[in-house]
Amino acid sequence: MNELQDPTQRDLHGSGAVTFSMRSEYGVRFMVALTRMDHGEPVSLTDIADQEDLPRAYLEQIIGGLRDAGLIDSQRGAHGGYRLARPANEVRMGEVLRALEGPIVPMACLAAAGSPCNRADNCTVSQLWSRVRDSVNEALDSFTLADLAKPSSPVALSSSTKH
Amino acid sequence: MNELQDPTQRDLHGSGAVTFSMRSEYGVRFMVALTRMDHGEPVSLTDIADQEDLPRAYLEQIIGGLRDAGLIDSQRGAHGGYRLARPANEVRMGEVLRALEGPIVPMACLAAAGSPCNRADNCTVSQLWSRVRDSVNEALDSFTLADLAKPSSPVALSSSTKH
DNA sequence: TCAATTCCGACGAAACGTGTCAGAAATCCC
DNA sequence: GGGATTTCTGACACGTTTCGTCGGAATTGA
Repeated sequence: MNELQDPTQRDLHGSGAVTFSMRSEYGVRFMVALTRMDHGEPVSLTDIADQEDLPRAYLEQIIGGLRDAGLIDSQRGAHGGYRLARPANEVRMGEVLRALEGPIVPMACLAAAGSPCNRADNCTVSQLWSRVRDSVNEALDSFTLADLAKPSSPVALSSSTKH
Repeated sequence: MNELQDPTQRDLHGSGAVTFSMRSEYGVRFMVALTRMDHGEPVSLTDIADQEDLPRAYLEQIIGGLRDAGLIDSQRGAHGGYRLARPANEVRMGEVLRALEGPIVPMACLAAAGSPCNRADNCTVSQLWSRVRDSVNEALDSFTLADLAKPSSPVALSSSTKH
């Protein structure tokens, strides 16, 4: 229903790396939609799922991470729903993505805090992965939620001095 | 044999995103090892796999992409093996990774050349993904193969003027 | 001719991503 | 209190991808 798979696009061996999952896509769109729809009362998940055309039950599951990270507040019961826990311009997208996906780390090698690889001696390669990791995190943190919630203006970043 | 899985490390929901696969890890280590071992005659896959302790048959399969991309030359038959097709300091790691993984794209949204999303209208979110994509590619291209093949020096980058 | 080596396709097992579902718990309103 | 609404939680199912093995064909040097 959704996978066109253009035959001219050679399917090398899977094609597509360093990807965020649908989880991230949905989670980010949830946050943006919530920012736009938040006007005091909590916004229900159904409203957001309808608005953004997202699978509601799946979204429900994804949102847990955002709540646990303290990015959104929830209220149960009738007329319940979600609210941003902080103003949108104080929420860096890096926080959102890390809440959704866990630590952003391009190679298992870097996951264990203490020891990089077991081949620590001359593993110059880990320099490459850590540079990538830092770049991704910087890129994510250069956006705030407010930046993405603005209707359409080309690329007005808010408060990043660099880059 | 390799997954310790420290129980204190809460397994949020899979933990680890934006990751390169083993394919990349192995492929990069192959290239680095080849750079170090290349002294005129072709180096056999078995030698490299032994040296780097990589699964040989799997590596064989991975290398196809590197050959097709013109990064390495191969010679079949007895005393055959692989050689770098170009000097190591002229090979950007971005080329290597793209040869291994296909285009580096953080979200399916950006994969199709023409249309970004089907929700093209107000999809401000795609700005985020494309910034990340550019950052990753820049980070990868800021290293050459020669940088990684040097024994150990901290972080001496060669020919990147920026950053 | 024989041994070494790359090349290629098929196969299998395990992990992961993407959802669905049912039901429990909380909250509001009458 | 009772019923409607909504979040919360865990289990499950299904397809795809990753990781790797295997066997054999093609190529080359001695």
